Amino acid sequence: MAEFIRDLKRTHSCGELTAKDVGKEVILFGWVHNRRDHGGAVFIDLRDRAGLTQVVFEAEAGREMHDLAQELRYEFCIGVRGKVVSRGGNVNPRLVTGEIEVHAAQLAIFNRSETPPFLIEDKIDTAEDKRLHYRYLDLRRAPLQQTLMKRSEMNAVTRQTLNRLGFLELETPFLVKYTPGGARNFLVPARLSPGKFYALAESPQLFKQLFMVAGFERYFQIVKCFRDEDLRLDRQPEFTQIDLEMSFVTQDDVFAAVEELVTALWSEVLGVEIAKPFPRMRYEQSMREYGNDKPDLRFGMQHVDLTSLIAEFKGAGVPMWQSFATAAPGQIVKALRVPASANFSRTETDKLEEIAKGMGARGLARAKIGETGEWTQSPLAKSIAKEARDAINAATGAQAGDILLFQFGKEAMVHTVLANLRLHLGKRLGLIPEYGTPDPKRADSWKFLWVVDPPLFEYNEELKHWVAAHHAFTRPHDESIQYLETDPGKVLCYRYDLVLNGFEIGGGSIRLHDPAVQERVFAAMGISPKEAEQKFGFLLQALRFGAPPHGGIALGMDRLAFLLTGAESLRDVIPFPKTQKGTDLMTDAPGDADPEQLRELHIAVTYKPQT
RNA sequence: GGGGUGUUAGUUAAGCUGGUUAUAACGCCGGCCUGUCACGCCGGAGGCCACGGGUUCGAGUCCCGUACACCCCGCCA
Repeated sequence: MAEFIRDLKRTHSCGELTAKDVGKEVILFGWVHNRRDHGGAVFIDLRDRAGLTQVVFEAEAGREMHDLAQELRYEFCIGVRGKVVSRGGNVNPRLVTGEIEVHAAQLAIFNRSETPPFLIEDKIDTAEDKRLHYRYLDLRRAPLQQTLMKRSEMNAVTRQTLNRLGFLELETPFLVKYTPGGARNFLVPARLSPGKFYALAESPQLFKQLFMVAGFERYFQIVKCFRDEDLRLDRQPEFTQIDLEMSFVTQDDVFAAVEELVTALWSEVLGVEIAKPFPRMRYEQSMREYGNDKPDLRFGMQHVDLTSLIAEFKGAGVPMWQSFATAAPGQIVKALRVPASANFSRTETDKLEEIAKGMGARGLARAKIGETGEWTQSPLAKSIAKEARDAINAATGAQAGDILLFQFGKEAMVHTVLANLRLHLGKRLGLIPEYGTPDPKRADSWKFLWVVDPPLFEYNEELKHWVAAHHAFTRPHDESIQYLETDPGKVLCYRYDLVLNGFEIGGGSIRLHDPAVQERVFAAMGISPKEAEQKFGFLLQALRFGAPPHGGIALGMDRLAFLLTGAESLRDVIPFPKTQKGTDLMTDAPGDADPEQLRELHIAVTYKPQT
């Protein structure tokens, strides 16, 4: 008899047979998704990556085959030869292939399966650590398969689009020299240079600039990056970027290229046409109204800055606000208005305070607005001056029944607390979903935004000097350069972040290619020319050999896929992700090193696990 | 480094103020069944209640600690 695979090749997938195929002899390979054994007839849903097809094994089609069919269980890997038959009145409308079924004439069990630890169903109801332990089974689920197939498509569209725009796909090394600053690097011992280490590249940043110096003009790469930092819902220790760099461009040119790419992804993978150009917002406005540089513009509830108002009223009579009677740098007062329609109970407001405290707040002062604008249920009510209260009501637009939430103190803390409270309230009030996009086919479900013109430096309290907010090679605005020596905090630059629905999906800059300005930038950070040479020598040297003006961006491919597919977690768009502690539950990485390996590397482990 | 939530059959969960033999559904095993597609029916097996201490006559339940997973702050910028 003809043997499957050797003689009998697969003719169709399990997702494509319809009424027009009735009468055909077909050969299908796949996994037993479900079985319904009626004694005389065994029904099997056969699954492959394309879908499900019902296969029927009837007693009269052959005793031997029917007996074998009764042995089938979940996840057996099988081959079937049979005839496509119309289901007549028994159509299953929930299956693409529901009009037909395959009446089997020949069955082979390629491999039996142990009872799987969880069922391979679309609906995920298994704890994530168990899914990760048996990731190869989890990846059999249709939603994950579809997500990864979309990701594959995204890769293809990225390559097509960027090729069309004249970008060259060039590779850069993973094993690189450690450069200080930025993310913590993973270290790799260099056996051939005893006692020395490579770093795993946290990004191809320096190398892509060298491609520009070399004259490639337009570079891109879909590339893994490695950062040894703590994980979050949207952060993995190894992740993928669409990295690109362009010569002879302004910021607007970079935006145009990226918008071309992103709209192509949404159009071709999702079938949604996103309007170009994307809106832009200045960094200053983003911080003021949303408390971070990645505002979710799907809903309002902006922060209201009351710092100058409180200073104007000399603290407004409120004891807690006396330190704000005069505006002090780095200290702010802000409010968030919860509309009356939220109908928040006391308990719920208390819960908000707990959330705030969890993020470093000392408390969460609040005020419920009464019919005549008076404040109730508020620790501020007794002491607040009436004029100040009315001014705050006016500034926040507070109406009767609304609740005002106040946060004051260090700017960074106030921003963190209120930015997260705003998102929490947005979800709680149903203005945005917990995750994903309820209506992904609608263009206005997608709020793309460029956040532009941020400061070049930020002041580091610990180091007591200015440090680069992005990296030291970002080009300042020409009109800002005059402040490099006198007021570094005022220097804005050509750095930009692309934000989608509250997630940063990309960031980049126009690079600084003028050695004279570069020197002044280093000086502002207290870095001497000699020191700069030590840290960034090869790049600085390269820039002195006729470097073209250039700039670029890196887009987070995992986050793009995460948002585009509406996944619940970044882990759902990565085939083999790590846990929050950076471990792999399937392979049990990281593991111990063999003493012999360590000897070869001249490494001694001094860590002693606590007992 | 810090805060929060969780951990009970293979899986998902229930188990109240501590009280006899820890429940259910799905899955698993055996039997019956030719039109099911969440197939159905009959029967059965399956548990160190995460781990270690403590309180108590008695702990799945209360307390402390540890581990692991997830979410957040710091970190990543």
